[in-house]
Order: sequence, then structure tokens, then C-alpha cells
Amino acid sequence: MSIILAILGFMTESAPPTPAQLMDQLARAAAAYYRHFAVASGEHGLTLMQGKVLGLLRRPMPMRTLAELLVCDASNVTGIVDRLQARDLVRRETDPADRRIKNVVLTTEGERTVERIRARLTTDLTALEQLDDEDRRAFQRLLGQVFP
Amino acid sequence: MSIILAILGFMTESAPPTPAQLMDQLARAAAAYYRHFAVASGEHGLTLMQGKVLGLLRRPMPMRTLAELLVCDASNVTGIVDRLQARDLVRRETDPADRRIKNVVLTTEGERTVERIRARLTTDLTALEQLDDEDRRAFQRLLGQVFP
DNA sequence: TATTGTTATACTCTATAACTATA
DNA sequence: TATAGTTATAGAGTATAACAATA
Repeated sequence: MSIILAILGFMTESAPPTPAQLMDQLARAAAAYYRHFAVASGEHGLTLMQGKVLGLLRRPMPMRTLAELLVCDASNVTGIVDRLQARDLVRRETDPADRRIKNVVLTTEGERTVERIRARLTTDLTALEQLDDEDRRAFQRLLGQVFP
Repeated sequence: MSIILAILGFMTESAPPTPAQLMDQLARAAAAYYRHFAVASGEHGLTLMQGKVLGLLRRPMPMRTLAELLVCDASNVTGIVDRLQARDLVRRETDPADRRIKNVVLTTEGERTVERIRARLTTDLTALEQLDDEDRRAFQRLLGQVFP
């Protein structure tokens, strides 16, 4: 490689970020993600947690499973689901196979709400849709590598 | 390009993720980041919020600034800083130039604690350190693009 | 008057422990 | 006995409104 090209390469290539710098950027990104999510949920009078639960209910699941996915004690889920149910966004259905289990199901209104929250998030993170195929693959790989 | 190579390329190259799939992965990554952060803070008897405040105090700053960075009402910061101060992790210093302002400062013990939290996070996200220069650059660029 | 920080209040999220209904 | 869910409780985060001190 010629000296000229080496110098050009040196000038255009920025120094790679340190792991500490990436950690900082991850912190900002995570905060930004939840800020968007909280705003989108708030537009429907929902808290971040309530929005999270709606988002998890792509299919009905037991209270216990919700607690595991939210990484919180099962007793908390009772209150969160209570408040969602009071607004007719979800309902509890006793499992016929094991009457101890209550499956939480999105109502039609709940489905509509989660749809709107997702749409709003998509609008906010427009940059995600503007990535080309190569960038999407790279982003997927890197996220999967750091958060396996 | 020969048909053989085209087929090989088709077989090895996975389909790029959709924006919706990336959104899902971002949600998981953000949740995982805060899970790690909450665990690291919890090891010092701190909540996620208290850990966040310590992490922000690289330099002293007014309560008001903290509220802006945390994206919460200023009244909340009073309680959070109260609890950190009760444990001698921070102290309030009235600004001599404007006596309305109280600057929050890390104590030596606070510095030690935030150091340990960061160290633990680094241990947890080892994958971050194992990325090569190219991947670090790409990750930085992509994060910056999606969360400007 | 405007701004910084605090207090009071009400609601939500959180973990722990004790309880019930079911298996 | 073991598991799923609830209740009771106490502590922490949250927004709103009203307030004191300072500019």
C-alpha cells in the first residue's frame, strides 16, 4: 500500500471506541429506548410496566410466566394485571387443564392499544427502518453477541 | 457471478432482520442492560435509580440537572439524593455563585461504589471487550444512528 | 417575577411473608 | 407436599401542586 493511501486511511478512519465508551453509549441507548416506550405508553394513560405487559402478551400466558419475563416477584403481577383488567385491556382466564393457572389474555381493546404503542415506537425509531440490509444484519449480530 | 456462487451466497447469507425484529431485539437488549445494572447496584444495597444517579455524577451537578438527565420531575430527585446522602455516598453543596442551587457531589465512598458498579458491569458485558476494532466502530455508528 | 429546591399527597412498582386454592 | 395466585405490608419511584429561599 502506498504511503499516500496509508495516510488517507489513517485520516479517514476514526479511532475505534473503547469498551467503556461503548458501555456509556449502551446506557444512553437503553435509556432512550425506555424513554420512547414510556412516552408511547403514557399516551394511552399507561405506565411503562403496564405497556411492557401488553407488549409481552402476543399470546396468552400465566401470571407466573409474566413475572419471569418481567424479572419481578409474582405478587407484583397481580396488581399490574388488576389495573390493566380494570381498564378492559386484558382478562384472566382460568386454565381448564390446571385450575391453579390463570392465563392473561389481551382483549380487543388491548390489542388495539398495543398496536398503537408499537406504531408510535416505529415512528420514533425511524432510523431503524432506514438501515440497509447489511447494517440490519450487523446490528442484529452485534446485539446478539453483547446480549446473548 | 456463477450460478453456483449465487446459490452458495443465497445459502450462507441469512435474510436480514426486519425493523420489527430489530425493535424486539432492542427491547430485549435494553431490558438485559438494566437487569445487569440493577444487579450490580443491588450488590451495594442500591436501587436502579440510585445507581443511575451515582453513575451520572462524574462531575458535581445541580439537582435540577439530575432531574433533566433522569427525565423525571425535580421533586423526585430530593428523595433519591436524600437516601444516597443518608448513606454518605453523596453530599449537597450550596453553589456560592447562586445560593438557590445545590450541587450534588460524590463522596469518596460514593466514588468507590460507582467504580465497583462499573467494574461489575464490565465483567458482565465481557462480549463488549471481545469485539474487534471494526465491530466496535460499527456498533458505535449503529447505536448513534438509531439513538441520536 | 422567575427559578431552585423542598414538602405534601396520591398512585404505582417492588420484595417479603403469609395465605388460598389446586395439584 | 408443592405450585399458582392473592393479600398485606413497607419502602421506593412517580407526577402534581403548593411552598420557601434566592435571583
